[in-house]
Amino acid sequence: MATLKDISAELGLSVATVSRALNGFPEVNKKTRDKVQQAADRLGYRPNRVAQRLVTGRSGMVGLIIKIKPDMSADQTFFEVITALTAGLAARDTELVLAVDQGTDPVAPYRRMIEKNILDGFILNEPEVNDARVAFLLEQKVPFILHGTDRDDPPYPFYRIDNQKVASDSIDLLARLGHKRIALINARLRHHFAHERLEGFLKAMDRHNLSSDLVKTENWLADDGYMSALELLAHASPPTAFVCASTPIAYGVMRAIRDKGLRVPEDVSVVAHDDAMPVPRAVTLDHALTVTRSPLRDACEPLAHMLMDHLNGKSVADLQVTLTADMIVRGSTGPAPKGGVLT
Amino acid sequence: MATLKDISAELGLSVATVSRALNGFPEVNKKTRDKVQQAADRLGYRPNRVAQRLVTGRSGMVGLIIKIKPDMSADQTFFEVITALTAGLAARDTELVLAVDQGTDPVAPYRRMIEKNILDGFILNEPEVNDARVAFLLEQKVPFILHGTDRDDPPYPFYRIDNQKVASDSIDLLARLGHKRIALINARLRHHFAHERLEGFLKAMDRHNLSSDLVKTENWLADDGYMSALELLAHASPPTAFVCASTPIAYGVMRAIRDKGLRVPEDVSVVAHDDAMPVPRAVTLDHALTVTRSPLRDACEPLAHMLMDHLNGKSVADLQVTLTADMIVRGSTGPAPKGGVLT
DNA sequence: AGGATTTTTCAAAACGTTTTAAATTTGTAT
DNA sequence: ATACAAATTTAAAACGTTTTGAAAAATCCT
Repeated sequence: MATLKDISAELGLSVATVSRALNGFPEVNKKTRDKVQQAADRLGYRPNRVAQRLVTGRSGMVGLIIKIKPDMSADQTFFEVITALTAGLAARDTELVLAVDQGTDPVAPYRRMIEKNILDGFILNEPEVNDARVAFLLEQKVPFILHGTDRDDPPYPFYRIDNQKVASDSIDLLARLGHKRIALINARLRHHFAHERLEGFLKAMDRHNLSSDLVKTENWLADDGYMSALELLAHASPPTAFVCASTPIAYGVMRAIRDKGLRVPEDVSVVAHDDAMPVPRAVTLDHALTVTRSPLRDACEPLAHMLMDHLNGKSVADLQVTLTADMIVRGSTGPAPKGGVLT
Repeated sequence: MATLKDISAELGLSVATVSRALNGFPEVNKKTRDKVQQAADRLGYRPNRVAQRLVTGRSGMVGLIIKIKPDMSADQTFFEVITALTAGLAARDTELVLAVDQGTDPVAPYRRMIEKNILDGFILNEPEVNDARVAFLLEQKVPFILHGTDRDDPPYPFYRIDNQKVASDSIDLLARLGHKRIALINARLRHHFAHERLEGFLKAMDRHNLSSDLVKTENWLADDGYMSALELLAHASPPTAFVCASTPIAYGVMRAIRDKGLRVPEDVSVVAHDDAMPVPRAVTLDHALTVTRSPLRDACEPLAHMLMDHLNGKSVADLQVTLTADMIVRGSTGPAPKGGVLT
């Protein structure tokens, strides 16, 4: 493998000049630069990343530690995330190193990687409230970027959506359609975003002078939505609309509604937040579901770039991005039923 | 971050001695070694991997390029594979760098990674016959290890199972049970292992003086097995036993058998090869299925170690491992029916 | 032409480690 | 003590880059 020295020997130039020529420094003569570039091409020169990294103090690798579910099942969106992430990082000449978190201590794999002393930073996702990993990385002063947040005024770089607005937009839409009894099936409160959604929900309901008594906290999947919806529909004054934390929950809710002999959207409206948008579901049922939408994969390239900017010393304040989710109105929402569902 | 120089300054020793002490060289005095170790602990010394790698010429990273299916769906066993692979590599102080192959040219992502000049080698899986990636890596003289093989006498390190034996063991079992009409539902012949299975099947059938006219080549999933089985069962002299390339195929086959009003194993026996053994399936249906078994994940740690051995110069001949799959007889196989299925 | 700039190139240091070859210390046998 | 071998330690080179500070070359101005 050709090195800078080879090129410099070939051309009778110093290594320093060759290095500068190839790295586009302005103070090198056009003629020289061309000669160097040509020689580099001819000799098939590829910079030795390891040497570069030794002198720059960077490893050129960032870590992603994936949490594996007990059943070892693959997350629907995992490949999408990986694809976008590696693409974004590659553009910044950085590799993604994967590690697996199987244990009970969420911090352990981070500690292991840090001790190996080989990563420039981490990408974290799915933060819990006051996330232990976040606390650890802050304490260790290891750079990272978070998809989402784990507290209200985070002192670290993040990329997230405005979850209060996700909730309040949904409420606003439903209220405009005349709904009075609106239920929230929220995610588990260990997720920080669930707190934000709840807050947005409560504020918006208040603003519309509606009662926020139909709130449930549930797991992520269809069965969870199904069970919750059944309970809520059994209420003396049942909801005419559901705001759901996830699309699977929404499908469960719709099944429950159907099972109760009711129709969507004539009798009951359903809104969900959709952060996944996996291909198969999109073509089958999604067309029917009104959602606030912010695909996970869209977050990945910005995440990669922001982490790199962070490593390059960009100030944290400039690396705190909050996006607004799109509101996509489809067939699962309609005007509130005239006399209430059960009349 | 403390360096060797810091320790050497602290103790008034040379950097070389400190390095040797920490790396367990025999020629360093016990007393010195202890002092050094102690100082290293006290200062929280961690070797700078990048510097190590510069001098050893290794990057300490190997690549795994994952092929993503058009629907972005996650492979059932992906996480198992990743988990075992990272564990095996970590034991050899090596990281797994992930890249994604989305394009049409299977070689492109490998070329990209090689040009980046950052990986010590690759782990390849799911080889096709005369795999283009294999040819490319051989030509580029980039070290790799293959899970499986792509040709008959491979000049590279591999870890595989004896696929001829997988087929012939299945036939032997069924022949012992008195089956005469045995069908093979093989995988697509672009997979090299499918050729090996076919060869094993033909030889074994020959050995038992049975006719090999019931052979189909199919995709991997339940529906494929279902369709093939229906066709085969419509034969004038239908099979009393099926040998299936995968467990999903086997489930499709069993469904077809049931739909024809036949029972497993009284009327028809089913054997499959199981390389996945995902948790959920194991508890539901697997107990019933007789299989030749060689879980994918069991291959991962050996793969990691063999690649590292390869990088360390171990001869290729010592890195060509062929295992025998286990034969696990369960409820889906039984004696051949007395007078044939249709009498 | 000669001094003052400006542009371009260079030698050397630095990054943190491993390893080679040589030097020093220690031990042993005369 | 002396010579010789063995055990231990050392200085220095090497890995391939970037970067600093200085030198050389080219250009400009009178």
